Amino acid sequence: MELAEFKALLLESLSANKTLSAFIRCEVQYSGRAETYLPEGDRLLLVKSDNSVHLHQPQGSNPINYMKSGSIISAELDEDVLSVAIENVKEKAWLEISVSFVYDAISMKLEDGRALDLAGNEKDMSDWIRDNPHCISGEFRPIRREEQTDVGFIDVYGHDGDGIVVVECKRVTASLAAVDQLRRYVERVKNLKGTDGVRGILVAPSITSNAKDMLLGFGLEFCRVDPPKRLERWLKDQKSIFDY
Amino acid sequence: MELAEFKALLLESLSANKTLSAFIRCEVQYSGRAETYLPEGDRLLLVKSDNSVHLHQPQGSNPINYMKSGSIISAELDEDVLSVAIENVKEKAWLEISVSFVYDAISMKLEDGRALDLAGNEKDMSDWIRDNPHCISGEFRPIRREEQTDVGFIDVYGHDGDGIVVVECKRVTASLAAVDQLRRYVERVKNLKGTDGVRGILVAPSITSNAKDMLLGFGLEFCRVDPPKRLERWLKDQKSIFDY
DNA sequence: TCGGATAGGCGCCCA
DNA sequence: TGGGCGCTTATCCGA
Repeated sequence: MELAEFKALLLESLSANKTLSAFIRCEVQYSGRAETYLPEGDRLLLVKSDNSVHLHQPQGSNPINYMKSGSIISAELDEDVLSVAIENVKEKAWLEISVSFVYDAISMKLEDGRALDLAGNEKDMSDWIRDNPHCISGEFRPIRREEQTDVGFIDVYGHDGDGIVVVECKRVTASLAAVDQLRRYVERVKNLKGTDGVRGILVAPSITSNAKDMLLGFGLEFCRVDPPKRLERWLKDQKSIFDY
Repeated sequence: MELAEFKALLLESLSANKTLSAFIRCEVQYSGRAETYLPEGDRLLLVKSDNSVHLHQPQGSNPINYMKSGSIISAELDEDVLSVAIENVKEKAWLEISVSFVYDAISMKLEDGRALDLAGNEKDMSDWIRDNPHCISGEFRPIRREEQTDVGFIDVYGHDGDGIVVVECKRVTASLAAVDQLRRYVERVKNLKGTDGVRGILVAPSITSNAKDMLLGFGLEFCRVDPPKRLERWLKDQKSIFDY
């Protein structure tokens, strides 16, 4: 595809709020939250209808260069290079894609208002704990979720027979940072309530060895809980394969 | 494009290690680290040469559904739906894209081994501090970067006239979590060295009010440093190329 | 808009 | 492979 033809396609795509996908050879410079330079190579360029720009290499999950939505996109054809300039005033960032060749490109008006229905995130986990407090201990009575303090939000706040209980949930292996976070909340609650009678419980499917050492050193507790729903369908699938 | 034709294109693309980009109407189910369902809608499907799969809506930076590289991809045409199944054994994850319509699709062999040259990350910042220790204090003498402990890696480790100095760098506004991290290192070093003579310094362009309160409460220090001048490395590279 | 936290985070490095 | 952590993180949510 000629560069002039691609320029026209890009501009038409932008004005009509279409989404554009193109295989191009290009060189890229970015300046904003950092500075990057990407030598010439073949990539996939994606320009979405929200004026976000994504440049993908043939491997990896993340774009190698990108600009967030709400960018101002312009194109200037200069002899044998199409210079696509993307500017985002809010982000104080600019991106310049110097396109030297276009292999192929498609563009259409994509409309999709559907949202993703997701189960198994941390909120589901803390909801489950609130509704199944016995998994922590027989005495545990949750009071509320997302209790706010000036050092952050406590996932589940409650009490047991003796005193206050602070719960921090992680849907994956708990790390040193998770222990820090719980400690921060527990110290704050102790300080606010003027008591040492505050239990801190880290709830997660697992915990790293170093994190556990640190946790126990602080007098905090670990409670193993698997996130709800996780792997449900995967395991069912594996089972049915096994059945055959 | 007919579903059968698209199936052939997909399979050919996979076997030839090409990258595929397609506008499709589809419904999606995912099971793995969580469970998701996405009702039917129009999206852009991207299948990269590393067998990673990315489904993009017309807005937003991240794919609405995806699978990491190394997946096993198969397709089965069943009357009026092409069922694309993606399985990743390592991730224990499973994705099914039920394609009901294909608007347009392109595929080609993308080859791009070029790496991104990036300047202005946290490493550059700690390098700069190591080379300009006076910005911390006149007495500060850096010893090494990335000092390893069992509670994580210390960005810059050194000493001043009185004792040990631990520096944690953040390239953006320092948060409560950054204070946690620094405190964790300082406590560990105090413990290892059996001394209280350990200064902890959080270096960042700014810090949130709550984080600063917590920092000072722990006897730690804040030092304002902007991330190093951008394009520094790139210009230096250019300069050294020019020198030859 | 700022602040705090999660994410199906990803990707990199290192033991 | 697991642990620790930065990221042009993005995204969500609440004040």
